[in-house]
Amino acid sequence: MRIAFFGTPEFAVPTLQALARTDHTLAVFTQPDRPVGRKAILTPPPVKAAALELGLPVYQFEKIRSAEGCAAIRAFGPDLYAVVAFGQLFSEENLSIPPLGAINVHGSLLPLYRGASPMQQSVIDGQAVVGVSTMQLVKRMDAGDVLMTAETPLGENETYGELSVRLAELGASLFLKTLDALERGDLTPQPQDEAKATYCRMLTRDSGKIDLAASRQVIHNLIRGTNPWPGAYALLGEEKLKLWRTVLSDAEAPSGLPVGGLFGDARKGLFLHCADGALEITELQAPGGRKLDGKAFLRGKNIVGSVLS
RNA sequence: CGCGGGGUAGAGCAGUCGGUAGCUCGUCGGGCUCAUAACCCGGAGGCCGCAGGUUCAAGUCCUGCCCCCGCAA
Repeated sequence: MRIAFFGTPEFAVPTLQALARTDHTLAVFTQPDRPVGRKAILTPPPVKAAALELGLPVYQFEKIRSAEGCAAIRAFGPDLYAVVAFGQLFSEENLSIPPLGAINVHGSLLPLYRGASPMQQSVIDGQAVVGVSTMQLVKRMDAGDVLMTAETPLGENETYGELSVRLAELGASLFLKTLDALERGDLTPQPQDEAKATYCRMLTRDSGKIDLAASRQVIHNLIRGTNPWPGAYALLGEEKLKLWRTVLSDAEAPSGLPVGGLFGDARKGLFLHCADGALEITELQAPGGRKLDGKAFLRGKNIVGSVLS
């Protein structure tokens, strides 16, 4: 069958690669190259890079809803859409083109975490079990009937970045299974339970601001849920101190140290005194500096005794 | 040419007004100890990012280049 693949970031790549190993005919639609990084170098999205490597035709549109976008899709004549983290909304016209409809891979167990940051929010909320879903793409964001789901436990210290890699792979295999079932006519779409739906917005830089009065588990979850972007931080005086990785610790803070205070040493490590215990800070970063583990950080800059805010 | 910080022992940092480099950890050797990641003594380890320039003298001042990072996108 002819499948039009829509996707943009790293998360979408495994599904594209998995599809490329099947005997379906593919065309890849992705976002235009964007300026990236400090020097704003024009960079192709990961899906484009992967597609070119696979020798697949690539189409880039600022708006897939445009007349040109629709025309390009029609020219390819897809039977089905495969949509993974595309980053653009489809129009009714877009969705009316493929006779078999559009299947979307989403990084959560729907109807939970509809929206832009399902994996980040799942980690920030400290979910024990996370997963991916395939669903029929409809106009309303992430509200289509669910086709299949796959679950996986979330590691205690797993970051959003790490989870994203795992769920991308899980999503790829789930998509193939879903496609398989579709071809066998063995797919039973399940309407979502609207009452149970939850939503998440795209994270911003401010999403990483740590509330030091919160419990250590909440702080820990925020830190790993915002790693690698946008990163969680607290203020050390005037400076933003980014905390990249923490581990729940039994270490006891010296008496008299207020909540938010730092303790430890270059041998034992760096610890944050929280309202209900301690977190070992295993990776952090000062402005202008690179990411360092807690011990290395203390060798150069002794911030023990300081209090974050 | 968006703004800014930085490249100095294996690691992380300091180095004031130019006068041939210092700290913490690690490492090696020795000591103490029932013992130790603790403590004491001693040692090794630096082309101070690269290339030029100014100077009696440059890690330190000037110019160019390379690389890393924060903010903003």
